[in-house]
Amino acid sequence: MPTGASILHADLDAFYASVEQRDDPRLRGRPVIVGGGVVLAASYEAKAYGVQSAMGGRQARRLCPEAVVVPPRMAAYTAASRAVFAIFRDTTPWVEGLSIDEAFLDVGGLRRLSGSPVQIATRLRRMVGEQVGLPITVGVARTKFLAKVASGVAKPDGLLEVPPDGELAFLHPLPVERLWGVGPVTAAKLRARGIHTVGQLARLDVPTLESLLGAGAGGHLHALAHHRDPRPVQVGRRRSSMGAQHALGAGPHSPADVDATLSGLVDRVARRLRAAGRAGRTVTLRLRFADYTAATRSRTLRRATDRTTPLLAAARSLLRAAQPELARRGITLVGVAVGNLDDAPVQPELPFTPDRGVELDNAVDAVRDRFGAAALTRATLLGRRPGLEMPRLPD
DNA sequence: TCTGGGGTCCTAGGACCC
DNA sequence: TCTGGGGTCCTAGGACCC
Repeated sequence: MPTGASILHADLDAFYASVEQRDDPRLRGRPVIVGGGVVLAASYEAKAYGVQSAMGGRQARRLCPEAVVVPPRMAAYTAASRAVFAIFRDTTPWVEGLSIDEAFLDVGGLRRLSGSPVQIATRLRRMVGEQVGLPITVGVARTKFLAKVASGVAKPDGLLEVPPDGELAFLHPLPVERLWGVGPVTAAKLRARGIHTVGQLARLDVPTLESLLGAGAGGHLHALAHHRDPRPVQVGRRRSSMGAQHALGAGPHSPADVDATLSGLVDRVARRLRAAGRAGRTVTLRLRFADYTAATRSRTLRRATDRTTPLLAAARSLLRAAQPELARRGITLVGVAVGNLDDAPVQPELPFTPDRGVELDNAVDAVRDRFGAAALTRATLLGRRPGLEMPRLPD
């Protein structure tokens, strides 16, 4: 385990909303919501009214009627993310991206070259502010887990170091919800036992926790509460799945409607795979029934592919098999994900591959590259609205 | 509180192989 | 006819995060 507090967790504040405020001065100081049907990001002015990301748009507007609602501009967020990650990698080669707007940085061993971790974090925050124009919070600690908790406590626009000799003193007064991995379900179980703080959690023995939360989660949480969970910063992590989904209204929805939506989703995912140079073996159909319970059906192909045709065939056969259940229970969401991702196989030169599927995919991709994603649409999808996309790990 | 759209990780059972 | 143990892969569900 590292001895000094040399892991940074750097996390852009209200990322999409901050980009909007940066690019439109009229939005500064005002509550801003990015997204329409669902809140993708809320500025801190909007959060003060209780608006949270992932909240339904209607509820958000009820909480904060004066909020300015702007549609997402993914290209702007991607560009800002690239600029910030360039600064991360300028700081240290040991960068583990977690999502479009946060990363772990290991700055151990840079002391003589760059100064103490807190000095490095201070400089990092200044550079992101000056060069990209965005606020960013940094947590500094001995482990990734604690650095992440620290940045959460320090937000927004903050810097917080947890010194190695002050870890439990920092951790134990915190509410259990602050722990990375404790969500609503676990928090409710703990609350029911009168456990509200990390300190109370730490006093429970492992068997008690395991009986409450299951063998794996119980032991893991015990380790977290005592801060015994070192994990190294992993450079060059790549995404392991890629998917798209679409919520359907209450319905009813004909099998043809659902199939058309699924085709559009597979189109999108396959195109993103090809753009990223990835290919996948496992096709997962994601379903949500009328009662909002979820289910998945998956199938693993013999070889990884980035081709629309085989991916669509697999997705369709899963949907066909689920049709009787859908007829019975109704459907409110359909999605598809491609997992088991690998680098895309190298395509042989065109003259040697009279493969109509490859040629069609390439032609469709080329048209969309030049004229935009909406330039070509499946006939069955005409009149439907495309959904939103949110990139995560770098491809 | 009526419900997005992206993801990751963990668990558990069954098939299959040695 | 019954009997071990271990490892990997596949499938499905669920919790959690942004």
